[in-house]
Amino acid sequence: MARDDDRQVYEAGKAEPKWQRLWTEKGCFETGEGGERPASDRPTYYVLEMFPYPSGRIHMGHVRNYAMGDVVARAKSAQGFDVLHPMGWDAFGMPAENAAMERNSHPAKWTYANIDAMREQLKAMGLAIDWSREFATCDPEYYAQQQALFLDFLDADLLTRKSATVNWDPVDMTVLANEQVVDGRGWRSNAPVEKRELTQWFFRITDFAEELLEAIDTLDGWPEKVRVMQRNWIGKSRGIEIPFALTAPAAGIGAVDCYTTRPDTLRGASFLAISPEHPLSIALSEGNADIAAFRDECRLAGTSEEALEKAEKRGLDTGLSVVHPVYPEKTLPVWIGNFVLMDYGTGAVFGCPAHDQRDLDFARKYDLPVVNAFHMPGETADVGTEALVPAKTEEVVYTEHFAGLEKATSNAGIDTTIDWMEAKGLGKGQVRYRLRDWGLSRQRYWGCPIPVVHCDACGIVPEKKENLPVRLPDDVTFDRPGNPLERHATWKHTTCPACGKEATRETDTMDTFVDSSWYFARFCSPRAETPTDRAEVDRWLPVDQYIGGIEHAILHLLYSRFFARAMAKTGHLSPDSVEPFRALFTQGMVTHETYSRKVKTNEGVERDVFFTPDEVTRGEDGVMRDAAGEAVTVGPTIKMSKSKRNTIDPEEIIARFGADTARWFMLSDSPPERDVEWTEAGAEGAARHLQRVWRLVTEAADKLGDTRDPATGTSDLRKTTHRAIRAVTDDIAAFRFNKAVAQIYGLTNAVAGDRGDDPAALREAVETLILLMAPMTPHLAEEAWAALGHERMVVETPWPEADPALLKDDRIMMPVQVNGKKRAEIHVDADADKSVVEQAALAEDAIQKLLAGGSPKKVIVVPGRIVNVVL
RNA sequence: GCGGGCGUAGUCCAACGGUAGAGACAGAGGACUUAAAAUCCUUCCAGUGUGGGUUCGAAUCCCACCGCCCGCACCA
Repeated sequence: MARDDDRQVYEAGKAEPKWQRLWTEKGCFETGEGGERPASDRPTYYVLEMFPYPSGRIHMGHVRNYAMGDVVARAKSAQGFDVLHPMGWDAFGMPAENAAMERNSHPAKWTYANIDAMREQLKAMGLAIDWSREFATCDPEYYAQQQALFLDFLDADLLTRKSATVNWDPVDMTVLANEQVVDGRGWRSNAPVEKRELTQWFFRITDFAEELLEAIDTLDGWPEKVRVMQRNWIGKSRGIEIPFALTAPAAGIGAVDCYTTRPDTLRGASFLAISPEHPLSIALSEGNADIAAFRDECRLAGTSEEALEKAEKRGLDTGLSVVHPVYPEKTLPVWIGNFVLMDYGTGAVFGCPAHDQRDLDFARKYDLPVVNAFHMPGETADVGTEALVPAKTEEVVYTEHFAGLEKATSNAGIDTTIDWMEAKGLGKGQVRYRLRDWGLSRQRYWGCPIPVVHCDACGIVPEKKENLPVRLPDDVTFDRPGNPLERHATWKHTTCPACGKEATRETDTMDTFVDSSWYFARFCSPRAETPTDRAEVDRWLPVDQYIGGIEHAILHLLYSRFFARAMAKTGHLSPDSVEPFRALFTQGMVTHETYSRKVKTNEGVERDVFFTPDEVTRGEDGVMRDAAGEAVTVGPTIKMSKSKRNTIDPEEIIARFGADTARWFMLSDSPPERDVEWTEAGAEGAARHLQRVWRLVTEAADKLGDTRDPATGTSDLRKTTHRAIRAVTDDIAAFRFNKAVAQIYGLTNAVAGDRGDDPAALREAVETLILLMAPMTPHLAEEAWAALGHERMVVETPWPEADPALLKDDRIMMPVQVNGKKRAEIHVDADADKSVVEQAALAEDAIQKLLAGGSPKKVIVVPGRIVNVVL
């Protein structure tokens, strides 16, 4: 039997490619740049999602991230902004080299193939992206400009070369990042990692520590969480450096400098602890087998978090002693402590057991004195097994008027002591930061070559700008570990840009974080012959809305903030753009249930075998089973990951339901900053809603015919429509996409329930519904818009405006409470006087009964909200 | 240890200090159907982690505790 409702099924598979093609043909999302198209006089809006690493396929996290950015881009565009919404590829990095090794191929080949595949996947999402600005950071055109920036930074003293300790993998013959060292071994080679001193390039980010810290206060469009993380990372501390003179110089060292933030506890100092890597420890170990052995032990101990947690606080008495700077009659023993870090402070601390738990544990263990520096007011008890560590804002009584102190907060005590000690020449007040300079040298091939030359005669010589880019050679092999640039037959042999003699190129490449520290600026003029075009960056930057994962809360964002400052210093950016991201939104992860079963291996060890969502089905009894019918355990809902096999492939979802469904579901229910759980039922529900909207539209289109009369009157449907406009507009602006979605459901229900007696109002409602949905489900919106008889596309249609007159009611219901409990309802004019409302409330039977003839103590009328009668 | 966040129907989530319910998922019943799917209609379900406090009124503000998540951390 032929079905007559065939047209009521919305076929995303047909509609989506069609509209994507039409958008592209019309260049709907291309943003004018300089000469290509005249810059519009509309206000600009730059929305950017963190660009992806081209791993090969997009994942659901990308879908969520880019769906959010697309909602913002499309809504802002409809609201009259000239929107810049670009996309590119963070394309350098190790996975490409690993893939090249595995396949005996070339990183570029793998990377560009991945980019092609992922571009198609992103295009299938129907994103409003200006693809004409696309670039990959591995494009020579991009890294040439990055090299130019490097040279300008070098010239402006924003870079330095110094020796640093790095993790060295002796098998892969490369430097490893801390994250790549697992339990002291290289994550790939599994070889024990060595510490090596290498001369490396550093960005002088620490010169900006104070500025980067202070400016955090201005980032009011950022999540508080990220601001706190950045503050902590910079880690400003104020303290004092105090030299402790050795009673007898040893190994040519006369004093040990200690840095402390708590000089007010100096009276309680009872020992000095120095790092095993401290110069004094090293010097002493030369002639002392015990010390040498202790140092070796410390070096071998794990540095993982877990190892540190469990590691015992151990020490070794050097036999040396120092003079207490404030009480010269006292001497303190010098210990080597395994808990003292060489790379924080001076690598030496004084131990104050009375007011530091770790020091107390150490003192008890090695039977060192415990001397109090202060006690709580009214108490004099000595410290037992717990150190006395009050909040710095609490008042304490300092012992023996140390530094002239008596009763003061520790904060005040610290200030006073620093001044007092400085005046006496006992130490020097200091501000320190935890932030370290950013080492950017990587002994890798697939990165941006550092454009300098090593010349025997001239030293380090920057490459000339006209010789840029220093290109990566194509003819490299990955059949051996190590850096192919190092062993390439000819690449590194060049001539000195200064003297013209034979010289060698730097074979290190840049950290990939460099690539992502300025790409947002490059998008403003991606083909410029200089890193930026000042007119363009001044027009677009700072980025109005940046969206990405919380995992980049520290490094990427901090580096970008540094880069913007460095680029401003070198004239590539306006000083007004030193904060590159006006607003930041960090979206939550996409999670899914896990499915597993315990399996015994041949060795008899139990381990979990995981199943993908495709491999399991829920039986009628509610039990999950694999293809063979065996039950599997439904595990916790966690971030989608390959190892737990709980991933859903966006491409399959788009093929099955369409991109709009995937987008809609991603934006529904969960607030965008929280994790969202992908469920089959949820996806089906989203698809059902889109079908319902399509059905309503096609039904309405029949009913409405060619009506073009503007809607008039104040019917409930019109009020619902205009309230939805207000709410959705506000919710999108505030990143409450889940609420915007809920509002749209409400409007949909209103349209579905309408009897159609006012065709103009119904048309207004349906058209509004489509326009409000358009940022989230753009294809369905276009298809529906066309079905309603429009010739202009939705992307060319302005955002609907709410009529203020329809946002308020004439008569409203107000609940009446008695002592905070609801007892009655009254209906009054919306603008009724308080006294009128009060009269009406008190006149209610239920209220009269409770009053029982008496009069209320108080009547509180909150206009438009509630009446509370207090008895 | 320090810091940040979150606890509301079976689930995901709403609720300027003002009637705990906008919305979705799931469930139940019904209509349509030979039946099912789809669709439509109706409907059940919590007093807001716990204990105090402030207030006319607290999910919301304050304090303490419990639980979960995240970040940093031998940081001197």
